[in-house]
Amino acid sequence: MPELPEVETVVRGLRQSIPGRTILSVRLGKTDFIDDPVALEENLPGRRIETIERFGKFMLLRLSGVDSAKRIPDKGDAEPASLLVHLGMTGQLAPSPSGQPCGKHTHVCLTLDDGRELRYTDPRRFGRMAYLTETPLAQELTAFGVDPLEVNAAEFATRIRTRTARIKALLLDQSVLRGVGNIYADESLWRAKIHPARLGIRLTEKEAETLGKVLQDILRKAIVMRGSSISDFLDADGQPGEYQRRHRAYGREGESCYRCRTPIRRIIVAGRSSYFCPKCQPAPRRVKRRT
DNA sequence: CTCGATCCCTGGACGC
DNA sequence: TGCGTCCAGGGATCGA
Repeated sequence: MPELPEVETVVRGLRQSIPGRTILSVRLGKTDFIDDPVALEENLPGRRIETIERFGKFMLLRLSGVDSAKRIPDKGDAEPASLLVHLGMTGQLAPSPSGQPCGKHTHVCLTLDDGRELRYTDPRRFGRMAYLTETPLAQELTAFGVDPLEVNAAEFATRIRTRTARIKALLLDQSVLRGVGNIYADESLWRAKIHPARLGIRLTEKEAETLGKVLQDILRKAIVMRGSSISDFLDADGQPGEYQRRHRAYGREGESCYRCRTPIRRIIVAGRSSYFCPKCQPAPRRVKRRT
């Protein structure tokens, strides 16, 4: 559920007080969502969190090398590294005063040099965490497409209109665009009046341009409103977002379209629930015939 | 290349 | 009250 605006909200919150802090120790609970748990335990202590960035739906905590006085010879810990964090469906990353008891689903606790702990909590453990040095990180990031807030209209249109997959699948495909998930895909398709099952290659230039524009507009507004809290999203301060109040399609099955009053429908496209207005977003002709 | 199916996981909704 | 069942969903993976 945390998509680009929610992750951006968390990142902005963490930036208030986390950069500059040094990690003193690591405690782990369940580790099945961590690439290499031992690498976290061995490599995080002694490193300072320099900056926090968002990359698509990922958070990137940039870490310093270990101080020269505390380095272990031949360990290579002088090199900078990063902690990659994906919140999955239900992940939260937030600082808390140490001494507070950990919840049942808190699986990573990083004690900081100011007495707080940076905690990762994730009931469903659909998230991901990985300690990565520069080269593997760079490698990892090449698999992703452009940031929808940075891409220009022409490139967006090209990426969409050269593909035969359905537009909904393309919006969700992180190798095409990084950061868009189910909510903002449906919201932008509703705004652009495009049916989720349309093929990318069948979109007109005008439609692709509109879609790119409304997607950016929606993402920007959602960031201002601190994201959508539809189930349990909370930012780094434990506050819910407000953008769910602005949803025009997502989660509104049976409710009337804000433009034309037709009941919103839900179908499965690309294996995901897709909410749309059957009147404003007319179905494509002659896609997917079965004989 | 694109598709659907399956799995991961747990809480919440719902039916009885 | 309590149990069983189903579903949500991002992403990886596999076979068609």
